[in-house]
Amino acid sequence: MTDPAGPEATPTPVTSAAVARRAGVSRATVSYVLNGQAAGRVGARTQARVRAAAEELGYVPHAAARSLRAGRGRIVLLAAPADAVPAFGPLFADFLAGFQTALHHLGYTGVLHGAPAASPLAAARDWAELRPAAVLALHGPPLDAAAVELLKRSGTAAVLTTGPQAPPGAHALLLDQREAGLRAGAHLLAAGRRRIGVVLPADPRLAAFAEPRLAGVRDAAAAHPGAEVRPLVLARTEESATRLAARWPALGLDAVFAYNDEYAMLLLRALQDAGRAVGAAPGRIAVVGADDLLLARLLRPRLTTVRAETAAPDRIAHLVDALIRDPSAPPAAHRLGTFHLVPRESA
Amino acid sequence: MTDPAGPEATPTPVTSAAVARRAGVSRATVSYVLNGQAAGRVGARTQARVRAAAEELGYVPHAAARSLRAGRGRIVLLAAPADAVPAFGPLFADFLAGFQTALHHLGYTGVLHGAPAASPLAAARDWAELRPAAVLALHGPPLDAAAVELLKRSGTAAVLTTGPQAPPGAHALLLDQREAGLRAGAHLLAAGRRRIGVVLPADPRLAAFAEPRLAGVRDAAAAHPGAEVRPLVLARTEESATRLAARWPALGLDAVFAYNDEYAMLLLRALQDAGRAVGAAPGRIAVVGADDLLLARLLRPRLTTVRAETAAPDRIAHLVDALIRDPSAPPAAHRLGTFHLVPRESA
DNA sequence: CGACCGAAGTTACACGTGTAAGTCGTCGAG
DNA sequence: CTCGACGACTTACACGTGTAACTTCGGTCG
Repeated sequence: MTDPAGPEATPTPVTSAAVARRAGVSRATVSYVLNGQAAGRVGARTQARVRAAAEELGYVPHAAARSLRAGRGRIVLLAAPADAVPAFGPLFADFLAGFQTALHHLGYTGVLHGAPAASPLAAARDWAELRPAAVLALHGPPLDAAAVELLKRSGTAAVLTTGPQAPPGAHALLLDQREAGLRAGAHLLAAGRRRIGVVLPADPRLAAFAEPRLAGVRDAAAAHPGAEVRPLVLARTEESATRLAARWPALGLDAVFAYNDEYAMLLLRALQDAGRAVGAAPGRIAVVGADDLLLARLLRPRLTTVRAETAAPDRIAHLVDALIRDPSAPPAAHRLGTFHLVPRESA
Repeated sequence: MTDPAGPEATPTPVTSAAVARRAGVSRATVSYVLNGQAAGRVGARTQARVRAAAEELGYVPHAAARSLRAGRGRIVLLAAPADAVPAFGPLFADFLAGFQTALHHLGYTGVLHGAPAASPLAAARDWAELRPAAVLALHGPPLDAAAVELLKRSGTAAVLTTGPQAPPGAHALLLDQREAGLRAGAHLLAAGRRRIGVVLPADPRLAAFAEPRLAGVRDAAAAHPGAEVRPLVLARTEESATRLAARWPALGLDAVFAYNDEYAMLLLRALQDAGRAVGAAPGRIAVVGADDLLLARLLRPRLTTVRAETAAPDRIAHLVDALIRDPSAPPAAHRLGTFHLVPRESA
């Protein structure tokens, strides 16, 4: 477009050498100028000439060459195995957008990789090919020690993991799911409920999130003599919800905490279809969901839910940056956020 | 872990040279063996030795070095600007998972990049740094000719774009949104409806999807004398839906096609709250959604919706592969899938 | 017996970048 | 006038790969 040699005449790649030729300087000078290391090395006029040449040619540095030279690149890899897809949602999308933006401002390229792998080690191998500065393993099968070691040996400065337990050498990003259960349980118990069902998704890939939530409800119940907690398994289908609702009389529960607003909605609807009343009033079944999705406000009764107040994505990005700059920092657990209850009509 | 020199004693990176030393061969031999070019060049015993050495050392090729040498890498970049996040959803997550898996089997690394950019050209520059084999621009502001040219000059073999119009030089991945409107409109008209509202999201970033859907309804209506189509703007909030429902009597519509199941749900709920009956029966307001989300089945009445039958992600992956192998293929539009109607209770 | 050939490897270069170390005037101080 | 210091660059090397071109060597054929 701004190419003076004509539109089709230049299949030659635009390298820093091309910029150097055009500006009439050496390649090293170009590198110094374009990386801001020119103070006291290159004169102002020359700098301007280099910048102009780069602009005119549409020069883009070759990230591969750069990371080859530097040993590691400026890529931050967000690894979320395709297996863990159910975890995607509006919350995750928002997080992703904010995080990548923040990384971009810090000079990194945040990138999401979702291909599934046969084993943690195989996954680590795939990731290591890109020689990322940091790897943030979001969900899926936890990394093991061997995987972390492989990443570190291939130059990854920081390995972070979500979930309660991080393998040796990796940092943990902690969003204590127990707290979600704790908040929901406390709310229900304060309202006088004593026989609480906890809906767990049938999908085993979500167990890592669901189990601690159940444990949290149990913790809350421990303080109340006579309180009882009952796990209930539910698949993400209408049929499964209908079956569970049919069993309801035998269960004798007066409250439920569902894994998710979606699961809450499934069960709530099935209970209503089976002729049982849902709501906060005594005698009705109290239902609490989680994640505060849009649909929670559209249900009738409106869904009481537990919501994560996540740390701003920027803060996580800065944390990652700090860990990259100081790779020797001892692995630690970093708290990601807290849960609180959003009371509405259903409990 | 399998490192004989001890756990902490090897900060030295594992390169193909290390593998070569260990196997007692030259580096070139390692390269030939590990890339499957060894037929007729390297003996079986030597191949086995090389493979064993690579395994023991945990060798991972350096993608940067590889793409430096090859001119371009094996990365396929899925560009979905953070601005376009509302487009994320279960559908997109499923697509992403399948697509990345398929690419993985073809030897590519599919990667999602979501950082926003000031301009198409700036975005292209960010992407070009990674020297991807192909770029698949999913949503957001359309690429312009300059951006495509920059990518191609930096070695990108194929540039694909969703949406109706692709800039010169780029291939178009076409999911004709008009068809969604066409199907919904035809269904409503066949049921005798003549005054059809079309809900458009207030978010301007979704206009690229919404406008063609509206056009589709108009096309359907053109065949029916007396049919009228009325665009309605709705934000993704309860308040907005309530306001729209309040205006309903003045509008005098007997049917609605909503941009999305979520928007349909918002409006449906607001209409019900305002005391208006929704359903397929004459006299009720007919509502058709889109995308067939889980919530469509959980609403009462159950939501009639339009669903995209997308081409399998594998097929798209293979298309991308073909375009990378033959970069000279003239830009064309590739049809991605078709829409069909899922009749339920609301229309 | 010499020429030729194929198998089995090896040598050597290129890819684009960052940066330490070197060069070459010029200017100021002694 | 000499010498060192300094500004403004350039030279040269390293990073880890892939692959074309070359070597070496045992065997075959004319």
